[in-house]
Amino acid sequence: MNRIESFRKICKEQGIKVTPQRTAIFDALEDSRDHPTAEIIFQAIRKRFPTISLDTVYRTLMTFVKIGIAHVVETQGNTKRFDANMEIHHHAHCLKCGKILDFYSADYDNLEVPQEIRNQFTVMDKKVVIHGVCKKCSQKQKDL
Amino acid sequence: MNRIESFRKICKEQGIKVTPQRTAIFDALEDSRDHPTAEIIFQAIRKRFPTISLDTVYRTLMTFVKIGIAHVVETQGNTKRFDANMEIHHHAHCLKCGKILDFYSADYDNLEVPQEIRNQFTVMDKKVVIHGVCKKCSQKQKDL
DNA sequence: TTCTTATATAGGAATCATTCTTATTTGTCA
DNA sequence: TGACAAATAAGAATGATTCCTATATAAGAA
Repeated sequence: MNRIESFRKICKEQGIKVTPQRTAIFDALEDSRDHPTAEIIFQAIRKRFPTISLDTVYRTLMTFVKIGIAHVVETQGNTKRFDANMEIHHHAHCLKCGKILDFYSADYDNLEVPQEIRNQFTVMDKKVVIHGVCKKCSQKQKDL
Repeated sequence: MNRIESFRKICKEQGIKVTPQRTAIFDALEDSRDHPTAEIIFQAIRKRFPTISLDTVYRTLMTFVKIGIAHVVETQGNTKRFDANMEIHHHAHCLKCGKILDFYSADYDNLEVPQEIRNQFTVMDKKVVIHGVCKKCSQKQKDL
């Protein structure tokens, strides 16, 4: 079963319609592994769907989050970024350029959630975020 | 040395002026342990500074981040939230109401950053984020 | 296949968060 | 106390996101 077929299947299961726009947005999101904004997805899709609206892109991405095939990435910024990587993974953020790197770590995956939190929260997800400055950006700083 | 005195000291060290607005914003941020937005700080301060502008609050909070006495909290939302808790700590987020709970864990603090990341990033900070639904919100859901 | 209807979309307006511009004010230091 | 760089207020501008509404369409029924 290929990507599009499995997308159709999920939509059916979740009771939402399989529209060409949704299919294109899903496809664009899966293609980009760099946590794109709605605007970036919008621009990418516009080539094939000249009349698509930015609102549709936002609405659709949020629908994907709701049905569990995408995540909103946590950031310090004021622009939502989306992630189609649904495997358990962690993030390293560059504080200068905003690049977000996915990485995997069994140690991090296996962390116990403290009892104190389990008492107060129904835990859905747990993730380590590392902040720093990427190589490219520290190089730039040196060049000044 | 009390809170205000130590604030004056930090400002002097960092070469920024000690203004009544900055002092009030610092004070309001320290008082609120619930990761307030600029708007919330603005409203809190307005009572005593009727002419303060929202821009000043934003600018000042970002200045505090720059000089290392506040953090911008990572969220999925599109509103910046600020944190005056500079101790190493971790966050649990309620996905329904947006509440953010600070918690402490030596195990989490001591996590090793994978070599793969250390090769590519100058690591500044590392934090565990837990997503879930808080007690109050799961109770609400049951009540429906 | 065609019809029906609930759902989804486009387009533009509206809203919310944040930043910029500029004239004025004010800490700070000589 | 005066000078000046830095900071502030006010409102305009920008950017991101959501809302409104008329139209279009996917999907199940006939």
